Amino acid sequence: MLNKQVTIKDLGRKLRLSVSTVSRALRGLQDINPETRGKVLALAKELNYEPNYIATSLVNKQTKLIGVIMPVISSQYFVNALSGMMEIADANGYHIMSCLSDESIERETAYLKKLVSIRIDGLLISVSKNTTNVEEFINVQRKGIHVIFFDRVLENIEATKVTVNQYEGAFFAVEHLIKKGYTRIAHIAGPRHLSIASDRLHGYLDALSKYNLQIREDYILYCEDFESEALDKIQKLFLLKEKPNAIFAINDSSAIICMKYLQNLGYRIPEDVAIAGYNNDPISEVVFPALTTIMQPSYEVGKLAAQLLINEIENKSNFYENRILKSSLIIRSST
Amino acid sequence: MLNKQVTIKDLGRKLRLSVSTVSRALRGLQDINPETRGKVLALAKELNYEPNYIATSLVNKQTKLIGVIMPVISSQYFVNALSGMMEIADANGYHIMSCLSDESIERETAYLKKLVSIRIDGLLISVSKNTTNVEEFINVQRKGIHVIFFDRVLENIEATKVTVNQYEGAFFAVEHLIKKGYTRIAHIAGPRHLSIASDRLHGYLDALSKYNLQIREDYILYCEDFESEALDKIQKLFLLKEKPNAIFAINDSSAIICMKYLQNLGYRIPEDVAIAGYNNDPISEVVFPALTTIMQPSYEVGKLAAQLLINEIENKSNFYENRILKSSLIIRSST
DNA sequence: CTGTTAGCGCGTTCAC
DNA sequence: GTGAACGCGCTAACAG
Repeated sequence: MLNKQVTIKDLGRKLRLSVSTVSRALRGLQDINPETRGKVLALAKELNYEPNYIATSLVNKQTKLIGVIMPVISSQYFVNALSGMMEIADANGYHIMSCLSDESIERETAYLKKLVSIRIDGLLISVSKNTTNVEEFINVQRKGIHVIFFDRVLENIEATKVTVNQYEGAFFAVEHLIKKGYTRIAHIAGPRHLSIASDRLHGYLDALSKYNLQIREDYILYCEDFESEALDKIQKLFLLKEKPNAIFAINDSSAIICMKYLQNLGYRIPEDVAIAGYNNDPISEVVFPALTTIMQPSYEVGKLAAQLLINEIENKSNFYENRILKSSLIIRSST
Repeated sequence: MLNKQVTIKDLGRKLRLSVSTVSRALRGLQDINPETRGKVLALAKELNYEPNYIATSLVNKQTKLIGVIMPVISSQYFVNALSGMMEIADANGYHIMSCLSDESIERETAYLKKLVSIRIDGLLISVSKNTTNVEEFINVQRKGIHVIFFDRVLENIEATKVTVNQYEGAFFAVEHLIKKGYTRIAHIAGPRHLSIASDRLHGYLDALSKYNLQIREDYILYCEDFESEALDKIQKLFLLKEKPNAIFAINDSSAIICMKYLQNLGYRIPEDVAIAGYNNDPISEVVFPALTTIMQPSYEVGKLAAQLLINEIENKSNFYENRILKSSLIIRSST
């Protein structure tokens, strides 16, 4: 930032006033002659003075900075959440510093250190796939920095958490398939240790149970990495004697991979096989046939998480909350 | 950030050392007893000491912060560019502070002030649709803050600029349509004052001219806001006596709106009408039929802009550059 | 109403 | 090798 910036000292010197008087004038405090106040403001404007946020932060012991760490930004879900956070932050005079962990614990930890170093007032985090250690976050809390988990949360830590009911969304989707008359419903599932994946799996299982449909292990396709594994497992699935007539996928992209594959094989969607996805990605709407999916209130998650964090920072709230938002079924032509 | 954080003063007190000794130990300078150095480091680790970035910035007169202002983040283009910037920033010890102007000059200005106040070392900006005033940016430059424009740039200002050759991309797309045998090619265009829109329009016009095709004003659909206007104008276009048999749209979303509309009317794509878009949005790949489009090197734009900025900040470069990257045609089934 | 003093956490002289 | 003193830009407490 060099030396080119104007400071209150500069203003004071030119006006033959002390820095404290200038400071008071600038901040519009009482106990100041309207005339001198006018002079200060005029000169500040003329010289294009901007207060030094850094210096203020140092004195006030608050930066009005909120750190955000999330795994990716390529997914619409996180983009929406981030937008929601930015909106709330902005409305409350805070600013967001966003970081992408890219699903790496190392990067997550590195960013955590950096954000602590920058002295953020609070942190919003959706942990990476492999994060299980809560210690680092407890350390952050000990430093007086508020931490709120959203989307992908950790269990063994006391903190406010904002999530979406994954179980319910999955249940809705599968129930919808059943009511449409599909009985052999397969599921493209995620890694078992990921809570989101596990919740959706349970929604799937419970929906089947409720309607007395048989649960078949060979209809459940566990994938660690969807891009690479989904297609492979789908191929094997459709070599079975009793092929499924519906698929509930854990996300839209794997649903679409699946759809394209089956279409190439000559299956008609949804006549021969119905497909439902999860996330309501923009592509789900334009793919042919348009994909039935679950819409998560991602924007609201972001807004809520940010608001709860700011409340905690400003001591408007002194207990941890566990907010679980509802998602909704969007029925399109693929089912 | 409260009072809970450990400072070098705390370390010094516990170790009965002066703050300057602690500071030297922490930074690994010379002139220090390896033994005391070890003690300091050990205690720092034990107490979870993290240097105060804020205080350091104040002393060093640099924040290692890079401000980014862009119109939106919902488009894949900007998400990619941002990712590229983050990668470069990270690799060089900088951090990104991103802001969304949401195409509003007011917000753009407000963020500009805020970032100046935070004392960012440099700024990467893609201006809003309506921004024409360069004064504010010149003011920022005067303060010693380096400014680099990317994507949407301003003409009347001396600064490094990174853009993508829009003219060329449009030319390629239209040339491709012509070579495929389409002769009556319409264009969904953007606002005339937007340089991107104007460049693409010229690419369209010049391609037609090169192949001696007639330029028809009624085939050029100027839209201020694509979402709302594109459909309306397309409808009118296809009421003409001589209907076009190909459409080159300024972006993928308007191309797809258009495609869906025509398909509903019974037109076959690309047999009856060919359609080409721009941007290579993820949806362009999965829409049916898959959309021919232009891919811009968005990630590279972000990386390059960030790298050039850091070079300027660190005085490795002392002249302004005007970098124009190439885009490429992606041929799919819609043409 | 205004100026003086002290201090936020840290880096940088300059002595010792 | 180490410490004291000062300053970065600003706010806060007090004196006048």
